[in-house]
Amino acid sequence: MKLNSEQINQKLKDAGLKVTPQRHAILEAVCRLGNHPTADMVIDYIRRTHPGIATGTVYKVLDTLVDNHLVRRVKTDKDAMRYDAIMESHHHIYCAETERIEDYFDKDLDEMLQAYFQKKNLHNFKIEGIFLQINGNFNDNSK
Amino acid sequence: MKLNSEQINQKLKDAGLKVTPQRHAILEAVCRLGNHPTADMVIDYIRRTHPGIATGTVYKVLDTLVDNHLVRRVKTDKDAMRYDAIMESHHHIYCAETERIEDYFDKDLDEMLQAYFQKKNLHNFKIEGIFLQINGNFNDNSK
DNA sequence: TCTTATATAGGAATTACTCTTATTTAAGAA
DNA sequence: TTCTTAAATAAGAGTAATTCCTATATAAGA
Repeated sequence: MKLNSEQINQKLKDAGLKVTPQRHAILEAVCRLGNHPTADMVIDYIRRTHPGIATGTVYKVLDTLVDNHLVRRVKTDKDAMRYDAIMESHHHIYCAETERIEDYFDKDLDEMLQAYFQKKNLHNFKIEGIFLQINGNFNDNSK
Repeated sequence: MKLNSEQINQKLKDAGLKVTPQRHAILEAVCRLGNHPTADMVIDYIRRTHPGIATGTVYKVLDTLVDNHLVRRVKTDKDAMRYDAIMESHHHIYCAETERIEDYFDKDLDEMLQAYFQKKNLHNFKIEGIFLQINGNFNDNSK
């Protein structure tokens, strides 16, 4: 997730979005913060460099980014929505107790699932993406 | 999900919970309503037969039911949490546009996943459950 | 540079959910 | 059956997250 300023602008352009300082800052924040930040964490981060940014703008821009597939929503059992700038296919490992979420990448798994559902052929449904939610507990307390 | 009154009471008892009219009504509501209701939908449903029930009680009871594995939380991309009384292992087919959620049962899939992760053996993490969120679009408008 | 569709600021409004405390109740014990 | 008490509920105020509204500002194509 090391994107320079130019790359961020390019991503916005590629998605057909006007490039504004706010959008740039928000997309950058989600990338930089990593670890699936909440909207609140994004706001805090951004206010340091863009003190005037409005709360509503951040939510609106996050929605726009999600709609244009630049960011994903990650839901947890708790109240606040979290965001993820990694669009490459991946899954999430959840620890309910600590609210910790780790990314899980596994190409073999993705291929296996794709093959499985191709064969299965769900009638009446066009699959756009399959995401595993792996629940459990971390054995360590690292991170 | 055709549970009679007695079966609902038994479920509560089996979980080691006191049987109260409110708990009975709420567990019944989640079963009856099906289709992954929100807390709000549960409240509406229950108020018909139990006009005096407090909002806080419904949320609290739902939490209790989740803690005791009588009900599951279903995560969506939208704000409100949804609930599911089916505890048998299953996955969810989700259409973001319409917020429609269908249950998906597939024993073969479950076995395949279990075998896969047994072999993979994630270090530092004890898996308690794996749930697929299958995103996409329904081709029909039925239901 | 000009134009205009689009985006943002600012903050009030709404929603979904939580918390607190006094009261009530389920269910085991006597 | 009645008593006892830990646990559950009502009521509604409180809170946090998110959305909504509209006047103003701006990006980027003409």
